Amino acid sequence: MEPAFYERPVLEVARDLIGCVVSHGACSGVIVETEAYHQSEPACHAYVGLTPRTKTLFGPPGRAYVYLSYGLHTMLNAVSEPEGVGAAVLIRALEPLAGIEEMAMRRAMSATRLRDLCSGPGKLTQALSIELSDNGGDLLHGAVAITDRPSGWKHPPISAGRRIGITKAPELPWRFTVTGSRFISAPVR
DNA sequence: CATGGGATTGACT
DNA sequence: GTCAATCCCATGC
Repeated sequence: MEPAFYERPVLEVARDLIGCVVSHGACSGVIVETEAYHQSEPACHAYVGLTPRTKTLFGPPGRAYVYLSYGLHTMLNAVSEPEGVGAAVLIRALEPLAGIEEMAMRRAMSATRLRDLCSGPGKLTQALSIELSDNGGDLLHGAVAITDRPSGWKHPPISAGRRIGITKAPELPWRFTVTGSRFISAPVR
């Protein structure tokens, strides 16, 4: 992964992040679901312009944009497009790869199914222990990192569909999933 | 300074 | 299927 990877149209980055690996400490997983957000559409936090909250979004690409949702869950995004453009890719689901016991303990469900560990944006940040303090971190060299696809994940088939859980601009097909993956948060429709 | 809305999840009817 | 938990932050007075 190189810095230029993120300095591209957010839809391309969202599609290309499928199959890449998110890691934090000993825990990691393969990205199987993403969503793109861009300042030009109202579902994106950057739509309101540059504020304290959106500062990271408008900053240099390749950084983590982490925010709190519903007062409970943190969401992990990869800032994309050139600096000055507010855009990011929401990481929505992982297929667990390593540190599975640790992730299961954090999820307080060690006896439950593997597919429930990281099958949602709030679930995977809990499993990987990603917090608000990780906001702004470098995804290429930081503690929370995204690296290239492992062998065997070279060309996963990808489906596109509508984004989940938003009320604004719901019609845009900006959600990407590994076709047929059992580790995604919800079926594509 | 007060208010209200979420890019969600898990528990419950 | 419904619904509460919980808090940051954008907005408006």
